[in-house]
Amino acid sequence: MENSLRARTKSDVVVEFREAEIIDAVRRVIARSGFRNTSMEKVAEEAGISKGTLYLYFKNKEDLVRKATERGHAEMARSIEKLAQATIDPDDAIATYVRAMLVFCDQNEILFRAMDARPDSDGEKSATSVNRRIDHYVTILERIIDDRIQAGTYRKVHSRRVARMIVEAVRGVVIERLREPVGQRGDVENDVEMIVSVFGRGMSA
Amino acid sequence: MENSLRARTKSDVVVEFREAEIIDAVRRVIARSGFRNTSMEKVAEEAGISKGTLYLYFKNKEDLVRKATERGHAEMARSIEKLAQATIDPDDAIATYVRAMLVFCDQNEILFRAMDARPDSDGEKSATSVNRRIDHYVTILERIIDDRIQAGTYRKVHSRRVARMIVEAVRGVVIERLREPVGQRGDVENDVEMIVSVFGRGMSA
Amino acid sequence: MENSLRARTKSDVVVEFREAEIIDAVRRVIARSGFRNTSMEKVAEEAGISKGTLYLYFKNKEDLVRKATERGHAEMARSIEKLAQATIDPDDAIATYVRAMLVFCDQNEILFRAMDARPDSDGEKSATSVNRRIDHYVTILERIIDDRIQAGTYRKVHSRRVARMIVEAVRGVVIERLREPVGQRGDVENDVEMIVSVFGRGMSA
Amino acid sequence: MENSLRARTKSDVVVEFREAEIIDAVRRVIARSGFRNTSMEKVAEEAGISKGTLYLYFKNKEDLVRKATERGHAEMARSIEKLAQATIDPDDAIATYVRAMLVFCDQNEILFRAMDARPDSDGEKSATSVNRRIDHYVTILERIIDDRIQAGTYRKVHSRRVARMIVEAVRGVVIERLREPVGQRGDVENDVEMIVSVFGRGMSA
DNA sequence: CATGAATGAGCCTTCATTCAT
DNA sequence: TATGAATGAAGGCTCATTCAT
Repeated sequence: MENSLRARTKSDVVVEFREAEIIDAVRRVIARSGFRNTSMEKVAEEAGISKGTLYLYFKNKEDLVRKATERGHAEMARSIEKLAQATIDPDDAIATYVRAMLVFCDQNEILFRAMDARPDSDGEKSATSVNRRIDHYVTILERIIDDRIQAGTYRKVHSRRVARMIVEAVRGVVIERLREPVGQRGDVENDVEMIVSVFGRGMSA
Repeated sequence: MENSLRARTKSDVVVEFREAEIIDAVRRVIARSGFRNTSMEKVAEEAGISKGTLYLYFKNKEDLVRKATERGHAEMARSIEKLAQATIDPDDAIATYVRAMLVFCDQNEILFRAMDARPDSDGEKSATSVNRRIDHYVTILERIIDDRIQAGTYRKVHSRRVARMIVEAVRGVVIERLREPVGQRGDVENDVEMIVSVFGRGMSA
Repeated sequence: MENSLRARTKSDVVVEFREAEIIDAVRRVIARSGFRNTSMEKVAEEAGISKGTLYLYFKNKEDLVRKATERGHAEMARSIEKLAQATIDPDDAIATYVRAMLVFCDQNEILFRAMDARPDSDGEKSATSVNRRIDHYVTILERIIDDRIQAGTYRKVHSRRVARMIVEAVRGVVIERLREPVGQRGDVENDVEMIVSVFGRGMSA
Repeated sequence: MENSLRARTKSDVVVEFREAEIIDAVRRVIARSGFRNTSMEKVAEEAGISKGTLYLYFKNKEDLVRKATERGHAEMARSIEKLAQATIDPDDAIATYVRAMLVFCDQNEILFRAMDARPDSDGEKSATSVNRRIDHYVTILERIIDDRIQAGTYRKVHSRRVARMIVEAVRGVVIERLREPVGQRGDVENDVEMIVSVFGRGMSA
């Protein structure tokens, strides 16, 4: 029984490792070629395995791409949450989130590019999954803003919209940063300070 | 000669008309189905012509899609410029642009959706074309901001980044607006006021 | 309008011709290689067209194969019916059908082989379509036998089973005939006479 | 040496046992899903072993399927031969064979279905193997008929063809029987009697 | 002996593009 | 100019087969 348990665990580890390897490959391919030009062939080549093997770990292409982007968002969420929990001062709440997003994108340029590409909405389905994730950050910020409004720190603004504005503004700053050579990007902290100060003053009572 | 000239001219008109018709069709298809599911077949059907005819007016699919989105941006630019030129007061410059963008997107939902869908960058090429257009607005806003900084109205901020933030923030607001039923979207002016006031205060000296 | 009608008709003729060409090709491939080894590639090659063209005339492989076998049975049915209607004497009814089947198979060896190959029943579905067709002949013979029983010419036998036996016996004779070199097959009429006499005596009152 | 011999023998038994297990599994899968949907995966699962193990006992899929159907025929042959040897009266020879075939198919519905499906002749090879087996029964019946013709019991008929007709007729009756619910199939003996009487009278001098 | 992960050839299908009419 | 039938490259997916463990 212990044997069986250990075997199971070992197998699980291998499976997880393979999945992670493949997902990393997908991200690189998407970041390099875009969704449209991401073929199973390319992914297999990038992962250093054969096409058929992909289907041992993922049901089909949709499944693979969805899991890759979802895992990307999950990683970002975890990273952000981790940073955010270290902060208690509500005055720094927004700064914390902005900083977390910025740092994460800075350090995961490939991942950001992969997530920023829209999975070519076939009408709705796949796009929804990505949007739902982004909405998550919007909602978190929305709540923070609401709190500050009730606390009297912020004036009465349409919190949902401002929250969305912040997320998109951060996205915009990331785009600008990624265009600059790494050496000239300047300290992340400067951009954090700028975003926070603009929105902070913008909403202050 | 005059004859030939007139014929030429007439022919040109017809060509432009056909191109415009096709481009409209492309936009509708993209807005409805996303880039991935936009086939030449669908476009031809939507335009009420045959597949082969598309190739008389556009070199290939990439050319067609690129021109469709570029023309979209051109239209937006023209529309915005038109609105912007009516304004002289520098205090209202940003408000004018924000309002123009918002109004335009509100009234051209299909075009916005088509332009917002990312053309599945095949690495870099096509995406660049879209980004270059967006950059145009960023640059305009950047100059306005620079002017106000020099005028002492705004404090010293990284004008390029804030300009980008504004553009992306507007995009965010449009996304939120388009999610709401048309009747409940609220007056555009409210959103304009909100965006302008947030960024205005945010940058005020 | 006449024009449009004529154009339509002409196009229809072309389409029908192409479909028939392709269906002939499918039959040859099935007869030669069996269902399992009948690929769209082989069919296209046999028909002298490209793979993609097949999909202009048939929805997919299943559609193509189904129509090919169904049309085969329809042809056989038409041919048999034609021969059968020329006969009025009820004493010759069975002989007529047997002769018709035998002659048809003799002259359409490829079609017979194609139809005799079993469509790789995916459990039930596709096989049903073929079996239903064969059942048709069984049912016709069943009625003839019932008539003769009531007329007192035949003794009381399980008409359905005997009808099935006759159809399968004919199939058996066809198989034997097709194994012999064409020159040595002997006159069809001899085989007809033999089958009819065996079953005629076998059922006689 | 004795040791080696004993080991060898024991090993042989195991091998045969495994082969039989696998062949049984193949039959069940074929009967359930048809040839087309019979994959090595399914067979392995049905046999409760791994895919790779199949290749320890059979060279490849073709070999496996061929042996499975051949063994099916061998079983039927053995069963028939057993019944036939109990009969001495030449008048009952045909009845004995017909009864044996019918009883065997009745009791081995799965096997019959597996054998009746055509193994998708890849040109000729595999089909031949099946046909050769069926030919065996035809040949036996052919000899019986020849004997009876020489004995003056039967009139002069084309013995080969009639033998084939009988085999196929039996097949037809089996098909009809298998379509009926088990409870309503009627006694096998009735069908035996019917077939024998039809062909007996049909060939009587 | 047994396993099952890995492979890759081969299949079906789609779709941008061409060209004869 | 306009058409749409034809093409064929390319993509997603399956499955018989192999091989390291």
